[in-house]
Amino acid sequence: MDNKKIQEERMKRYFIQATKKILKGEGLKAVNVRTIAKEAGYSYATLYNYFKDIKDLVFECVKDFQSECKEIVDLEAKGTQRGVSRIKKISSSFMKYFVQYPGIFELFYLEKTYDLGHKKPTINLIYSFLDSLCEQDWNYCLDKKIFSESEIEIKKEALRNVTVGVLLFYLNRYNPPKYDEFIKLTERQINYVFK
Amino acid sequence: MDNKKIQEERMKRYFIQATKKILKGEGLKAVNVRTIAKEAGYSYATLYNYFKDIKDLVFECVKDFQSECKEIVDLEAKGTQRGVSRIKKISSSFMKYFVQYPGIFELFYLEKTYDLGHKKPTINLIYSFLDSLCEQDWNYCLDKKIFSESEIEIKKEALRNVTVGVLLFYLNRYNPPKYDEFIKLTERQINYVFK
DNA sequence: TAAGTAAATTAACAGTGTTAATATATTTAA
DNA sequence: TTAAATATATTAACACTGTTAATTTACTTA
Repeated sequence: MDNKKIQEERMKRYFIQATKKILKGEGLKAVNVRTIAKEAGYSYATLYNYFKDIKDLVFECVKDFQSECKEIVDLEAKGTQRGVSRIKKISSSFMKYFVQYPGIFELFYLEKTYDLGHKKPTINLIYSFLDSLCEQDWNYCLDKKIFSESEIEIKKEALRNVTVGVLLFYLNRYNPPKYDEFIKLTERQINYVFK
Repeated sequence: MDNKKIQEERMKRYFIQATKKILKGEGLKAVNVRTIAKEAGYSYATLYNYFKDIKDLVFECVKDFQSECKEIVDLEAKGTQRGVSRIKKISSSFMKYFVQYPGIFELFYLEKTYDLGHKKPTINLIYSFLDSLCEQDWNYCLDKKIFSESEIEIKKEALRNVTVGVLLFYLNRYNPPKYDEFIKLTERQINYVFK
């Protein structure tokens, strides 16, 4: 029964597509089994034939959003010279993606995950996402001996924390209150990681 | 009618005390109008005579927790020499407070705040909390010309972001997975802000 | 084509936040 | 001091959410 598998995957995709649409549009607060099912064109109970619970479904969107974000970031960073400059460019582009879609930021970093066991891979994907976006350039820095391995480790960590930290305050705590201040802060803080 | 005011404040305090207890114990997920009211010894509807909604009540706890946190941090940092060393000490102590009470971290940084207008002061209190804990020492650094004003500004920002960033990953995304790794990461990242 | 299986839907329940209707205290004025 | 007026608290009820159970519909296959 390979058809069964194909059909099941298709159904899952309908629900995932619906969830993604709502998440990007009205945000996480608008995501619930009934709105998703309606958007997907099914009854809300049908959803439970394909997903353990709604968190499960919602976290299944992560990979897609990461792909989308990566595409945008790669496009935006294209042309920037390899190494530190491009890491900076990627980082600020990465942040702008979440400013454009605050619901996706919530999903990646704020949404609770009782039942860790099953979602551990997704959680790790989220944790290392920025690193993976910059991978090439970190390797470049290592090859060219711009930074040592341990320096890179520290800078990766710092970048991870600073990007998400700034976003958290901006998107969830309205600080700084204006977008252009947010941009300045972002530039300043990303630069500070490298000096 | 000054009695009215006193009595009203007293009632508010009962509910706030109850909320704090639950928040520190079972965490934010266990906080709801019915558990709070039960703990306070009133019916859940009574709560609405004193608070606009449950978010309002929950955010009223912030000040108390900040006081408590400050006490603990001050005690722990006492004896550490003024300036950078003490800023580091305060920062890691600040972080440990939230590790001890993850529910309070959620309240401070993760909890959503529709109706910004009314809660703006609390939100700002949260934003500048670490700065205020370190205020003396930042001033010391400025007086002794250890850092310039603009350097201090950048370092304050960096510290704010790195502390909350590390906590977010540790408490909400289980990374690093072990406490001792978290501690090492914390030390490393706080130090990195100052070099 | 009818029986058996799979899938989807409707109904129902439990846990939230919130408001309305009702009951109980308390205060005030005759 | 007591009856009316006011303030406060409680119970009932509703809306919204996640989830499961019962039922119906669709599909497969003998």
